[in-house]
Amino acid sequence: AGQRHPSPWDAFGLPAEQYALETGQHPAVTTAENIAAFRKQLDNIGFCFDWEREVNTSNPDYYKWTQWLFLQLFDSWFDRSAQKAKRIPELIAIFEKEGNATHECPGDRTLTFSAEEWKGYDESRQREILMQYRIAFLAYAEVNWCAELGTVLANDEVVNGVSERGGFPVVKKKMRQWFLRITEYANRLLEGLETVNYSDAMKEMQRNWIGKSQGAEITFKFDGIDNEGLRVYTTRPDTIFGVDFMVVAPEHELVTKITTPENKAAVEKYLDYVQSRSERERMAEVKQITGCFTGAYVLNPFNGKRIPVWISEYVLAGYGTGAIMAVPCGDQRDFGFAKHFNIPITNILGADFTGAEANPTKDAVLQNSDFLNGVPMRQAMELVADKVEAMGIGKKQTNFRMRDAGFSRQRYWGEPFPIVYKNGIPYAVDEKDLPVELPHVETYKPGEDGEGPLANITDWVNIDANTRRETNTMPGYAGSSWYFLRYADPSNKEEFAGRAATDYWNQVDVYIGGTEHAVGHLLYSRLWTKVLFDLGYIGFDEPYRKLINQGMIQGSSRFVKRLRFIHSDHHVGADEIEPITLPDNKQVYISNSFGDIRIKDIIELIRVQDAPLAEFLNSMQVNYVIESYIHVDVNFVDGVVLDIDAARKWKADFANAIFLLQDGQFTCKSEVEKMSKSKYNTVNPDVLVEKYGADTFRMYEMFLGPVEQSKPWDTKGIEGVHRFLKKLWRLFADEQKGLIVKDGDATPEELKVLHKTIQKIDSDTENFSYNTAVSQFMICVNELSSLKCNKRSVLEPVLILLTPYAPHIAEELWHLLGNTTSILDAAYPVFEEKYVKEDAFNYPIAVNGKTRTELGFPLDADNAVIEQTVMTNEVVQKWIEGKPVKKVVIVKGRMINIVV
RNA sequence: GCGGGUGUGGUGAAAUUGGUAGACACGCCAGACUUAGGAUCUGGUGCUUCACGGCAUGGGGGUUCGAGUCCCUCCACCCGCACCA
Repeated sequence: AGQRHPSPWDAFGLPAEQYALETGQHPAVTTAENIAAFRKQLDNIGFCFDWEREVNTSNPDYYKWTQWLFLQLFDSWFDRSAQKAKRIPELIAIFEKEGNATHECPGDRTLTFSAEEWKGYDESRQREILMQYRIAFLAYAEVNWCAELGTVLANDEVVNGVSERGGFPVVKKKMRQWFLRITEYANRLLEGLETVNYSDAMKEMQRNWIGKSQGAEITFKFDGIDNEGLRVYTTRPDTIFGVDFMVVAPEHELVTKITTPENKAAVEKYLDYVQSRSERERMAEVKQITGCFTGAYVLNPFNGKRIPVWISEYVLAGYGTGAIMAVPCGDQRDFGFAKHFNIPITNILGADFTGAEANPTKDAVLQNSDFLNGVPMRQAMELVADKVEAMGIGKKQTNFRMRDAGFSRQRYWGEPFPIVYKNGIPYAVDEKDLPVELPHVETYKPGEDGEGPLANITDWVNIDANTRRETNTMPGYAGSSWYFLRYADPSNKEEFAGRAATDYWNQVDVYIGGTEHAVGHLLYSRLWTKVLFDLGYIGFDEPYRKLINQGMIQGSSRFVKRLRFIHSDHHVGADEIEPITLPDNKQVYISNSFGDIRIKDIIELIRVQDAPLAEFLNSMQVNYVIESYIHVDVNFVDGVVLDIDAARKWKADFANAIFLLQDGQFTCKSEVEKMSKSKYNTVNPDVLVEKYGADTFRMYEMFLGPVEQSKPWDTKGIEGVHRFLKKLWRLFADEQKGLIVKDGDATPEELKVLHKTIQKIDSDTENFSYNTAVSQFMICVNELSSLKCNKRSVLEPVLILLTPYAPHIAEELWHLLGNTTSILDAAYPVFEEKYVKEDAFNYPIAVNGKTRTELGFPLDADNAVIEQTVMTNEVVQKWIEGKPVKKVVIVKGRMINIVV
């Protein structure tokens, strides 16, 4: 209550740059304009924003620290055994002492070196290796390249094979890119979810995105080929005796090596086919079963069975080992594949496998499985994994679906990287040279060949003959990954935020944001927070204590039904039919209230307004009618009733149109859609604020429903809230007499109203249940005015409660009452006080669930209700002969049950 | 397909977490004051019945003195993920 909110402008990024491109202005200009416009609107509505804590991610004073934080990510690595980030020099010390024997390289798992070898490497090689450990690192990798946007995109910015913004095609492309090693934090990000208060849906979305799975890697030896064998990943090692074939991804490195000469042609043909398919097609046709036999066989390590090796695109190169062991009786995809290619299926489930479809159960008892016969599956999983480890042909393995986050964008409007290349080796820019300012350019259109616009500014890029700046910029989520920390200390020139300030403000108590951030911003900011915690810069490792997903206010569109006429000899329904053009290009609209209506009746309706037109239609022999719905501006529609005069003035099409009314009214069709100017369903807050005042607008928005819910905007109901505020005003002041507030003590009845209100609004506020809080205000005012209570001692607390909801009115009345300070200052103490609540007990209906008659309860008046009697626990105890009361159930003043 | 969520009047929604279902508001109906009202006030408004009453929280079943709330099952809609082995 009465808080002031910090104010964020996440101003860098693709949307801002796209907007600038469209309008032909520099993004710095459009960004500044938009911020000014937004700020004006927010102030107009009366939100309590604390502009002293304003943060703008595109401001050099801010992005200086974004760059600095990037350098911290660059200068750290993730120690898996300690599960935390450490500094790079610490890693170098380890390498010098023992090589990388105890610290597996996350970039290249096969990389091993001793201390001696490390010392022998030149600087270039050493830095190359370190790069594979850094949390912010450079790598060649397949990225999501969007040619239309001229940039790569993070995984969460790609939806169904096209860009989330603009819907442009995205292709996989190998490029040298910056990444954040978020995969190393997968476990911490997962565990952290237990400590925060997010919705189940949100937690689940993040868990899915991280996609942890536990299983085992098992190596199968090839039959007749002497190499390292085929490594597969499985979550079901228990089904090892049900393996009927192996499938490797088409991109798998072994494919060419294992293909037998007689299968070579077929395999190459298949690979060509796979290559020819876009990401989009692959996704759209998941159900299609394709594949090709390589001619190679592996041997089951437990029984030596020969198992054919296939390739198929349903196995993904990027996950696990890019190869699987297929168990058709247990996995639906394997089953489909086996059926499609006529591969015999081994049943290890006995009666649990019908042969009609795979059964993925984990609760069956294994059969037909050699030494596992009779062992429950869950038990067998462990057993096989242990055995595989003991045999040295595999190990237990945890995999994650999540990939490292792409951090480079080939765009202009973002933070430049504080990185320079000396002879091609990347180095951090010295801290004292931060910020690396974004150079101002006249043309910021994309550069060529995958390089961003910055590459064009040669005198900025080339520092000297062999020192070159990084020309990529950071993605939109860079600045937004830490802005909440800056709120604590917004103007600090020495640090991103002082430790004392972040310790004081600590985590964000409540974060209100949309679900669209579930796997993007939210995950990234959690990552940054964890790294900063590990490096000792802040004292908490989860940024947000509680997360609320607010719903969107949707538009409620209105349509007019347009009639078009065609010759009767045409058939209905054919799209290519040209409707008849009416004289003067006149248009005819019909009220949506008409149901099925015959063409004759329509012509008669027209005749009333325009006899010549009716004649014309008659003479043309029209029989059939094509209807179409056309958006009209919701501001001309009262409910569903159109203001025809306003519509005529609004659009030329309507100016001389004929509107067919029913009962003197023209009704529109309505539909809920996203608010959009092109749908003419936007409601401008400024107009409503102008008409009803900011307080009414604010309260109505809260009153609409729960914050979490999306709901269509409906201007009609705003009157109710407006009425409430007027009524409240009249409790205090009279048009003629002015202030009419009285002194004197409140009656018990009046106090009851007051305390009920205080309690309800207090708990509603705590639960973000603003809609019921507003209702409670209305009840309170209704009750007070029917009690004719206008006592200062009652009204003042109500006013204080009202402050966060209707600050303008509260403040005005507060001053009218003769107070010289602001009501915001007065608002706090009230919430600190504890109010004693009195319960008016009535006779109980039951004790311990038994009715009073059943108990022979010592009260004469059955079902009687004694009004106005205030009962204490002592009185109740007397009724039930001195037994201590455990619980008393009271429903709206009536005692229902006593538990003793 | 998997995961999460929702389902209550004509409408937006409440329901003290197992206790008078529909608070509050919109809309609608009636009335009062008014030259008039888009101002204000009063009353009514789940369905059904002349009434007493009966029936109602997506459908069906269960637990309980008592279920919108808990359990089982089916249905509908919304959101997220989607060949992750």
